[in-house]
Amino acid sequence: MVINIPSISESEWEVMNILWNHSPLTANEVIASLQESTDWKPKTIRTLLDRLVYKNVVGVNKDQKVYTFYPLYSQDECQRAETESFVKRIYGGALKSMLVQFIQEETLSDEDIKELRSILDKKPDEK
Amino acid sequence: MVINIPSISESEWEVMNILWNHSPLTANEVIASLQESTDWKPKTIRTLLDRLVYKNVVGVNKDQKVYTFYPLYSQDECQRAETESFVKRIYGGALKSMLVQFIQEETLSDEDIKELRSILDKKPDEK
DNA sequence: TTAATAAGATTACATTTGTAGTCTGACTAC
DNA sequence: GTAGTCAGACTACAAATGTAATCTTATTAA
Repeated sequence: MVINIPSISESEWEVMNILWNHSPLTANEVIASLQESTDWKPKTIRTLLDRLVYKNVVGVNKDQKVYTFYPLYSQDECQRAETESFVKRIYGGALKSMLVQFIQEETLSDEDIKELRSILDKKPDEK
Repeated sequence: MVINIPSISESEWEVMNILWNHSPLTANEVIASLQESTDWKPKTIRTLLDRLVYKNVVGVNKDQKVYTFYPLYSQDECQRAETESFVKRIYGGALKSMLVQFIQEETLSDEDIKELRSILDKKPDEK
């Protein structure tokens, strides 16, 4: 079954990344964490959190006085969903085109390449 | 130098894909082409075209009575730019994570894998 | 006990995007 | 020459997003 994950905006992804890294967290913890990488005001981050809750992408623990927040989907799920729609839009669905383009870039270290090759080598027999 | 390409929205990408496929095209040609894959009204498509022109992503030929439109950036440039920001947001910049995740998917054929491997094999020496 | 504080709830407002519709002026078929 | 048509210009309007500020209420420090 294909889960339908609500759409997560660019800024909201930053918040999700924090929560996937560690959760549950209070709003203040999320704010503290994001203040290292962004210059968003606390209220802004709080709004993003609230919207994620409203969208049912993040859950809230209201047991304690100060709420804590946690993701309702795994990072992996969300990455896959997002990447699928991305690849469709940008590469006409041809995942391979994208891989080819990016393997040819400078971005990968020799280590990375070694690892990728070993993954590829294992691949065809798995069917 | 890193070119800064204006941001292209999801619907606008559909239009760009048409123009990269073949250009220059009149608005009506773009409309005809998109009407096969979408159910957008002609005026909607025209608006998208106009916005792309406004954003300086598409150029216009006003020599003839009926304008023709053409991309101002190559598909490759745009794909790279978009993918870079995408990978940063979704995979924290770790292109490799994404590659690993998708190489492990079912989505690739044996042929694809063979091709990817041959690209990887050529890679490390190029430095 | 009273005033400051802090968390959560509510409200705000501009920009971008999706999705068109109306207005205008030139050309075209009678 | 007059009415319809069509391209382009301009206008519209709701939802999503970015980016917060204000209001309310409970707790805390003096």
